Amino acid sequence: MPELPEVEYVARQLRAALVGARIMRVEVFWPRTVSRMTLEEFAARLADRRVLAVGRRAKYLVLTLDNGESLVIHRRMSGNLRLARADEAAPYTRVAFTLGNGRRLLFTDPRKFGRITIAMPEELPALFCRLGPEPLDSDFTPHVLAEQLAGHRRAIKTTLLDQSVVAGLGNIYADEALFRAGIHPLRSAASLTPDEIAALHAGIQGALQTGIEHGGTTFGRYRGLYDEAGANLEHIEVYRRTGQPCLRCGTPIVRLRIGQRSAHFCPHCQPAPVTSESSTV
DNA sequence: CTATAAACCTGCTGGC
DNA sequence: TGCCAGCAGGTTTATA
Repeated sequence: MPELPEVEYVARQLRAALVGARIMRVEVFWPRTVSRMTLEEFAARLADRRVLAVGRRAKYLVLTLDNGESLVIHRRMSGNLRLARADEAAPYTRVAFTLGNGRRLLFTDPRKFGRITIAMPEELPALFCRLGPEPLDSDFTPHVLAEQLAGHRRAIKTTLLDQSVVAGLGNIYADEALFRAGIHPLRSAASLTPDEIAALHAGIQGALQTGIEHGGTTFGRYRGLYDEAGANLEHIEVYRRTGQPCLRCGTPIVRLRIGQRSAHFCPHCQPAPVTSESSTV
């Protein structure tokens, strides 16, 4: 569920609530959630550690510990982090971190796809080596986006979901960014003009920033650190709005299956690719 | 490279 | 009410 805005928002909440806190005890209720090490090693490396900082890379959460190691969390499809009282329980809890301040940090994850690991500082580059640029960094310019898209003949929708092209976009924000840019999801990535790439760049940053500002998008299970729903659904323009009128022109939103995922777009505001595109060099 | 399918998992919704 | 198909915000791996 979570994409960049949902991860960034919770990272900010965690930073405010968790920096300085000590991890007293770790319980794992679904072993496969912990990756790359045994449960014994996982618990031992976390015991008595303090959280020094909270960061984010793409859709990964990175908690820096006082011994230099990092607790790295990827929520995948249904993972949530929830700060609860020490005596509080939550459904689908897979890992629980008991903190020294009388609270517990719960990792809940109905579908069990989420993964948590611990990495030494020198391991982080390898862990993130397949990730493309951060779309909200100041050095992510339209020129960088153009370079990342160059050579890809795939549909732009599929290309935007490729984390090595741009890191952090998922199905919601890829659709929203393409709508903002007025680009049809089936357009070939390499066919976009410089003007279209500039519009897409603005669409990506705008959609992500709006998402963060409103605490993320809650369709079903995504919740913030205090179990609150994100308010960004009110600002979603096309995602899962199939059949509803386009907010700009009134044309019904269309849903297409592209590369095993659904894509939503306005057929009027995002004109279909012309056939000559495929023969363009 | 690109494209597709399958894995990993559970829960919800809609149709009959 | 019950059952079944299809769908879900993600990523990795195997196969053409």
